[in-house]
Amino acid sequence: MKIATWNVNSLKVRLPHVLDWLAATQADVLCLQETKMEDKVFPYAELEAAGYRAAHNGQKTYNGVAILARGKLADVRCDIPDFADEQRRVLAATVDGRRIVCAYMPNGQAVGSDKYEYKLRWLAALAGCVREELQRWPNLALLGDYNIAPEDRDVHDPVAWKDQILCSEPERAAFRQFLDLGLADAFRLFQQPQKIYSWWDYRQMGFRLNRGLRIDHILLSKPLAAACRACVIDKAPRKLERPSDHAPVMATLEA
DNA sequence: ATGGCAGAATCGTTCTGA
Repeated sequence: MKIATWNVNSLKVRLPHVLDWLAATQADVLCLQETKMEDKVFPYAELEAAGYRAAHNGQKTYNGVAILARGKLADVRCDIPDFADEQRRVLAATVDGRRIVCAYMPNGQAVGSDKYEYKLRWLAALAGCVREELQRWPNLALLGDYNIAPEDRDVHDPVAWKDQILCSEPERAAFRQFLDLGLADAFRLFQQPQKIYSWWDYRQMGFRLNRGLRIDHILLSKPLAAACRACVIDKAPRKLERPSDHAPVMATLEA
């Protein structure tokens, strides 16, 4: 089973890339972030024609998350329970007995800002939610745009980014609280080349110069980590015309 | 100190992203 995550930065614009990528990779599950659309315009028919069922938790203009799957989606849940939030950032579903949690974590804008405080509160609330989900579904994957580069090796220029948004120590501590729940970063289960990132700024030739950050992640509970055979970031869609600024991340699970 | 690029809505210009 291949499970993946991709911040598409508008599904309306990126649907052709998504359909091409699904056809090329034959992914079984794809979590999307930043669909930026309401549920009523979500392209269910186009995805179904490609062989994928879908659940969507959307809103206009900002945020919006979806789970696409070749199998049935059961126990679909939106948002974080008991956390008041206008922003549609979380969607969970069970596919073939595996709990898939799709999250678009807040950006935070700048360290110390109101949005930064929201980000940290939001991350703590999600961790509580994931802890509860794990009790019911030990086979769990938390996939998404974390908006956190966990370590300096996930940053093209750690000196310039030191203590900046996406790299600050409180954000990294928030990332580690997911690891403390028993989850493992699928990418780091394997030897990886240096300077592998999942996001590059559109500006100043960020992609061509590989000035990127690894902020999109797949975290796996212990049984799924034991079943994980590979985890890769696919840069190919980032080279297309009108790309998302993020690349998809995909993990291969046995059976 | 600010903008660079991209997408969306309010179709100018502004907000947001990371």
